[in-house]
Amino acid sequence: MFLKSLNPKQTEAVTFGDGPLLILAGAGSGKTRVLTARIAYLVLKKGVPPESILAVTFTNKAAGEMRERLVSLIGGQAKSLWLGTFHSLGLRLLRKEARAIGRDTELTVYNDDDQLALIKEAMKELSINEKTYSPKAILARINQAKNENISHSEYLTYADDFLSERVARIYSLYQKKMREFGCMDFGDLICEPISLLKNNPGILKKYQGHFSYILVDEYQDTNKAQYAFTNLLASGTRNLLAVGDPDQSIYAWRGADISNILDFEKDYPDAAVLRLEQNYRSTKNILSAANSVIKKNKQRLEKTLWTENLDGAPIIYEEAQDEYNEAETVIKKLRCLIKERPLSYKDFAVFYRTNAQSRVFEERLIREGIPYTIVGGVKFYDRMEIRDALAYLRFIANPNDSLSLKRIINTPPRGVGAATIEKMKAISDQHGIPLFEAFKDALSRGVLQKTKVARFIEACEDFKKGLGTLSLHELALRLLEDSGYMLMWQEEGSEEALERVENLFEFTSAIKDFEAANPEAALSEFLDHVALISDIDSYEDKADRMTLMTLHSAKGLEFKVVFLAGMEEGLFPHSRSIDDPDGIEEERRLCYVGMTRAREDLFLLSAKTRTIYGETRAQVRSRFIDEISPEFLKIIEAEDRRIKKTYTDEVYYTKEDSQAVHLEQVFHDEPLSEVWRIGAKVKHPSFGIGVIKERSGRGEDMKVTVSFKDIGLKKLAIKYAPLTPVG
DNA sequence: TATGCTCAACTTTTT
DNA sequence: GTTGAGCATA
Repeated sequence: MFLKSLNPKQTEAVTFGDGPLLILAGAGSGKTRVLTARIAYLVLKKGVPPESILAVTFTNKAAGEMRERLVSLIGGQAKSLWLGTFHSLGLRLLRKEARAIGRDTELTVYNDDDQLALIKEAMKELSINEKTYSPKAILARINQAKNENISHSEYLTYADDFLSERVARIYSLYQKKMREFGCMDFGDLICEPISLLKNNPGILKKYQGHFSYILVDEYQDTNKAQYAFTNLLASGTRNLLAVGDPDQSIYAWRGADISNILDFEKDYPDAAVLRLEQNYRSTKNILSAANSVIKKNKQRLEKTLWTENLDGAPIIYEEAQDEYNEAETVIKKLRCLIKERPLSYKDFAVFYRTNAQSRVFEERLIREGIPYTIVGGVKFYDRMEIRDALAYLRFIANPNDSLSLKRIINTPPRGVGAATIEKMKAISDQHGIPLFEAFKDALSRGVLQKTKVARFIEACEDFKKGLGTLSLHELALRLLEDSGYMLMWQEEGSEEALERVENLFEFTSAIKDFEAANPEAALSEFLDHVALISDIDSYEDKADRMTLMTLHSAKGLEFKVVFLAGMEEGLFPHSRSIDDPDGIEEERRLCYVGMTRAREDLFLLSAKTRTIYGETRAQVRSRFIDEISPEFLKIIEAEDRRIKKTYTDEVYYTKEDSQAVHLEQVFHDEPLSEVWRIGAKVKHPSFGIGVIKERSGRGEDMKVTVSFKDIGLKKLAIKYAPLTPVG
């Protein structure tokens, strides 16, 4: 069953016996299928209990998909696999063993914003000027250290210059605070389990014996700490399976160490190495073009991907006048292709190097009424109101989390300014008690005459008691209402504030969804979930929408038609890597990743001029364009386009093209005001068909009041509401 | 202490 | 072209 339809190499990988195994799996070679089948094979054929298999994926989404596929292969026992990202598995281990090492199980995961806030606090206490040392740079140093599993005390011993010494001191204080607050950052989720295992031989032995098979996906993107974590656990049975592709290593900037995969045979001299080189995804043209680019890299393991797929259409590079023109070109191509072939919106994706590039695309897609989703960018959970709401919940879940308390104590205003907070912090430091204890203490002693704060603290205590009885979303809603937080925005009444209120309701319904999926979950589990999910994790490919995302997010995905936008020197390759040969090689791998996502058609686009923070600059096309072997590439220069533009039903590609596409009607842009005019018929997936009655705002901010048949009047933002024009 | 305004820095990519 | 931090003012 699961061995069927595997090629000989894949079968070899799946049925491999014991011992270390490295699988070098090229793009589209079916490595996820192999991993899944391998786990099913171990459970069904080898009788390995699922709970003693540890499988690490790169994203939670990948883990979820793998688990889903495994449920269909091995049934409900798939639920007891240890399957997840390094971070989620680290957290699981910590929660399980926290008591054993005398740490609270009440722990909160901090993201980089929280980290930054804490670093600023630490710097203030150490009287280190934020102007001379940028907190962001310090944060980067600390994260870098954690990527290499270097503790704050080790950092201090290595510190041999002024800056490093400063960093070491901040790092120490930062770590001390994290511990006090019962908080962990992403790095800690790897480093803390490592030190837990190292300092507790009993626990280490238990887990080494427990995990009889360890599988790590995307091994090329693991960092030194993750490597240490993996090796620590694998050193018992040595049944370590690492799957990866050095050509797809794109996270060096995050501490990923390509030598982890390149040196695998050195670490495990008896390791077997298998290569999966048959690609099942892309056309010959796409694959050859991608190969011709990646060949330019000096540091790589030689590997040749091949395919039995058809030649397909040539790759098309087209130069646009500017970024608006670039977006329009994408839309025109999409319209043409959808007309000519059985494709729908979800078959299309636009990839770009930087999130900022998404704005222009979004604007044009809204105008054209093309449904789309953007992965990443301005994140829901990064909005101020959501972060505030989360701080409220975090404080209830973990009263030691003084950073969250600090965030909410005076939001809405309760008469507690910076001065009062400083006073309370002094008390908490002096007595070694959490910030909120200091508040309670001061209130009871009558030192602090703030009735609003007193009421707030009392209410929090009540809510804490209500934890077990109320459902999570009810708790959240009541917390936000009773604290006055919701009211604060409602009273402000501006359009922006009302949008925040909407978001808060959306937040509570997100909690409701989470509860429906995890009926037994506690508040802390919801908070973990929020902290660990990434943008790509929440990406749903079921809706028929075009996808926009960064090249980094695109890893592991595939689309029939791919557009790579912004193929320009300084943008891609990015100016920050352009002077560094290693940096260029990583950009080139990123280009390779992007190209190999495409199954049937690949379009590369650049703009002659582009406006980057207000400044319009002339752009030069990316070196990667010129690295593609010309026989696979068709170039359309900007001038050609302008000439063609006068003949509106001209055949767009030259005659010898197998997939000549007609471009009738595609050059006339329907202005936004025409599409969303008053009286226009529109469709909404849940409200149905309606007619636009009123309109306000312009461009992105346009809002329309639509009269729906059954529901009545609804005011909707064009930017957010999934409205499509009808007729 | 609260609020509103100005100006700067920002943009690489994310678990 | 945006967003938040910091400053000035009431």
